[in-house]
Amino acid sequence: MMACNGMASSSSFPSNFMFHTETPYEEGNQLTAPLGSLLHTGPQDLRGVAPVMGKRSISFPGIESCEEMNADDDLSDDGWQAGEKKKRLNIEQVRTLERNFELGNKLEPERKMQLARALGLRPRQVAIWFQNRRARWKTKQLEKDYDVLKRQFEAIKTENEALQSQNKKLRAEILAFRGTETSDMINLNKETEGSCSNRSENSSEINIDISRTSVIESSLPPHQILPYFPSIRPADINQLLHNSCKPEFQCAKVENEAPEVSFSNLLGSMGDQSALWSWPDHHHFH
DNA sequence: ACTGTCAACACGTGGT
DNA sequence: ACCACGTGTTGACAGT
Repeated sequence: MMACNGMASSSSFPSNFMFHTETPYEEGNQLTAPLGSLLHTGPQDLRGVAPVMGKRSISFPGIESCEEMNADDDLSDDGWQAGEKKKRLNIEQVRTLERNFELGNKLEPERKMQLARALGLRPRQVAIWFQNRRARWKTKQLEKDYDVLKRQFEAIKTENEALQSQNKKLRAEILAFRGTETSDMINLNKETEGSCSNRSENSSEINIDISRTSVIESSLPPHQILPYFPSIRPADINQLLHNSCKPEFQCAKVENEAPEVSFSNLLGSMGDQSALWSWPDHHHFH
């Protein structure tokens, strides 16, 4: 069979051969041109001759372009045969393939054969093009996903910094509050000993919890806390305050967390990344 | 000369 | 075993 682009070619090829495609948009395609003109098309297609690849090279001087005797004639998937040069697909072939790729990135055998016939390519060439195209798409997708994740990371980082700053302020308030109301705190501790201290062996921890509660109640109404905890409802805040003296309740120690959310952690939290790039069946993507 | 892109390949893998 | 696919690589080619 005669493959396009100098793939397999015959030494006894009719020079006045005309290739006809089957798809309507092949109108004006170089493929419809006589062989003579095929040999002198633009740089997009049928470019110059280059050394044949590897062991399969057998030179056939004079025939280096796309030649299609009969689409049904020979569309074997054999590798390069005679006088074949590695050539780029012409612009119309690529356009057609692109359109088909948009319809579906998976190439069913029937479609492969149709495309091969229509474009004067070997089915293997069509398959390889789709394979490479999927790889290119995935690379682009990876770049896009990376950008998205990077932006998310920056946003979370900024949020984290704001939280730390807020936390610092709160701690300062706690210290100030303790300084002015030490005696009140002592009394308060005595009053609350019965309810809380018997549940914990660490009385100082309870102290902190109580004072935190006080500060939150006195200086940060729930609607001011909420922006930093968008998923927390006012009712949740009340619940938190109510539970804060329980020993099992641990206040979030934001200041002890890693100062920056690791990007790899962010990635890890997204679970199996491969699922993101897998092809949905009969997909249509963009 | 160097570099980027692309067609084609080799190889490993999973599904049947 | 066969096939299709993903991945990495190679060589040709074009643009700079």
